Amino acid sequence: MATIDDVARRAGVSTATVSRALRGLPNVAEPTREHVRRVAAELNFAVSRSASSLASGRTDTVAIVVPHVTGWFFAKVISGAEAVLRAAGYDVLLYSIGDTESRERFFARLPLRGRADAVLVLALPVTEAEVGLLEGLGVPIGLVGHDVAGLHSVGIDDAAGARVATRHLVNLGHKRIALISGDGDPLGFTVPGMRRAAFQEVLRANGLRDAGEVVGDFTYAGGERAMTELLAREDPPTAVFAMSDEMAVGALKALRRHRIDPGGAVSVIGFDDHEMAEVLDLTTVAQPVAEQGSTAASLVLRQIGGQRATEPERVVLPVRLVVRGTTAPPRS
Amino acid sequence: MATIDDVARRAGVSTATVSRALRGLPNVAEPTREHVRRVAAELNFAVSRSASSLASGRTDTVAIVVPHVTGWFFAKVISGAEAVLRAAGYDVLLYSIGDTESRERFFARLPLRGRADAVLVLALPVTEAEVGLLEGLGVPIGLVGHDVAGLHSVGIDDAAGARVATRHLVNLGHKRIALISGDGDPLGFTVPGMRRAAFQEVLRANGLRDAGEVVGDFTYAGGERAMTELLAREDPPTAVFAMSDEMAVGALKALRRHRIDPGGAVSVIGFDDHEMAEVLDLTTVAQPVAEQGSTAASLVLRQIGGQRATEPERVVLPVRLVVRGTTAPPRS
DNA sequence: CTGTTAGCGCTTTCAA
DNA sequence: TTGAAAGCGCTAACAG
Repeated sequence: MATIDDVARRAGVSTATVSRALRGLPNVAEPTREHVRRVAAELNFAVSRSASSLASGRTDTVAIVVPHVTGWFFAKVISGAEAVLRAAGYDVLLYSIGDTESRERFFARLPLRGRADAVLVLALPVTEAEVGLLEGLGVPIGLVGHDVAGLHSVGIDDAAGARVATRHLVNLGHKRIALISGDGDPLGFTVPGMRRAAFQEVLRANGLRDAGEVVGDFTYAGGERAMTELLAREDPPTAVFAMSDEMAVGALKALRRHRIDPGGAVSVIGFDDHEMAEVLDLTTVAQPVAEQGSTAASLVLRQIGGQRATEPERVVLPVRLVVRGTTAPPRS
Repeated sequence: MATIDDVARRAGVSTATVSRALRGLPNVAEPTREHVRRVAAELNFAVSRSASSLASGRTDTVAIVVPHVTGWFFAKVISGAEAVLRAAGYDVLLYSIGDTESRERFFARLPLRGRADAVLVLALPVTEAEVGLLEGLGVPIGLVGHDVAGLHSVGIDDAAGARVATRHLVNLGHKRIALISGDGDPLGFTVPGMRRAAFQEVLRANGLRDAGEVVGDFTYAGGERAMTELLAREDPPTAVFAMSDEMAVGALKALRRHRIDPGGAVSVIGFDDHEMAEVLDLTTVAQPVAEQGSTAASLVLRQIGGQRATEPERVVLPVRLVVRGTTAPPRS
């Protein structure tokens, strides 16, 4: 593999000039630059990233830390972030630290130390200690889906989303409304708690009490189990708010199995606006997902460029109610 | 940030000893090693990866190249590969080059040159020219979901999968069988072609002709559209083979909308064994997805360690028919 | 078992 | 506009 010295020698200039010419820096005569470019191409030269970053202190890489790569939400967010980073010339280093063990190892060793110019933490609520470790990296940090005082973040108003979902059911006239919630918080997700509180708040404000809450683990199967359980109760709900579309789809499946028409005897509303929601005619609260990733990426990119730390921005993206066929007034 | 020299000075040893001690190399007295470790911890020292890889020529990083991060299949494969790589101490660099433009830029600049000790190319059929470029990187290459002479690869027997699916329908007594296929090959995917050929082969072997083929783009919505179109034909099929579960689910939705009972008037079989397949009681051909990623990762890892290039392995993982409720004999 | 010493390939002053 | 030269922080012989 050709080095910068090979190019310099062959082009009859100094390595400094090659470096400048190839990086598009000013103060290089255009003919010189052209010549260097040509020679570099001939030699099939590409800078050694490690040498370059050792010398410059830059890595041209951004780390993305996620709980999982699978899962509709995470994949979408990563995808949104990656597009922006790639376009800005950054490479993406991926760390998925879903289980406790890998999470601990990650924070203990911080493998990305010195490997990234910025870090994006997706949907992973970090403890105060972890924030400290991340800040010790000395690079800009961007959060998606949760926020921490002093750090840049992007997210949605989960409470507002849950409120609009619940109000929609209340406004249709439902009195017995149940919740299919997220899991028992193994990773410390804050989302389920926020949505639950907002759900309860709206019910209370309308003089209602929930008709049950069942955990659905944010999966299809969990949603189906949860709905099945709710249907077997003494006084089954006439409407259900599922904290994610995936669980809502599972719930629809359970209804169908019980020969209950969604939007007929039982209304269902989800959260996300998953591609499947449209296909299944599921009423839901839409959130911009890829955009949360791209916005966060832009945020940290701006930080990298910035001379001094700007004060943390907290971007809240809008959610909106998408009414489809699975919600309707209760049967009288 | 402390450097290795700071640690060496403070510990009263040479930098070489620090390097050896911290990397767990032999020939370091245990007390010395302990002492160095302690001092390094005190100083919060972490090796500079760029310095380290500049000096050693290793990067401890593997690049994963995919068309998209979203999409059930890709996310799962990435996840499987990542787990293995992480466990082996490698970081993961992610390149998604789904659209033609980013694909061209990727191969033109090969940003991973010198940044990775191996490359995993997932479900992205590479042209001969592209293979040449990748090989020019001089690192082991692993392919998933397609293969190229001379390269290591992991995949399933797509033809066998499609045959078993089609035979299942034929064996149930169906005569009018349609295909919901993948998209028009924008990225050069070879999978749709292989599955289609196998489908036709089985029909032919049984003296049948297909009852139509409609493109479903590997999406829910596409599957629904495709099924809807098939139902509007002169002589609609009594059974449908969808090349992916996602399309099959869309097809089920279309049937439901037409008040047709899946597994009753029309049978549907998918491909993948997506989580949703179980929930929706969808008959399908199961393929190990995460395992394709992890196997490929192991393959290249072995190559990295290996002194000389072993001859290319081509691992074919098994598929199996999972019969559920959406397939049954045709109504007489 | 430990230390010395060349580099690894680039970027970046500082001079010219 | 270009060149010379000093590192960036580490690893890997080689010596001892």
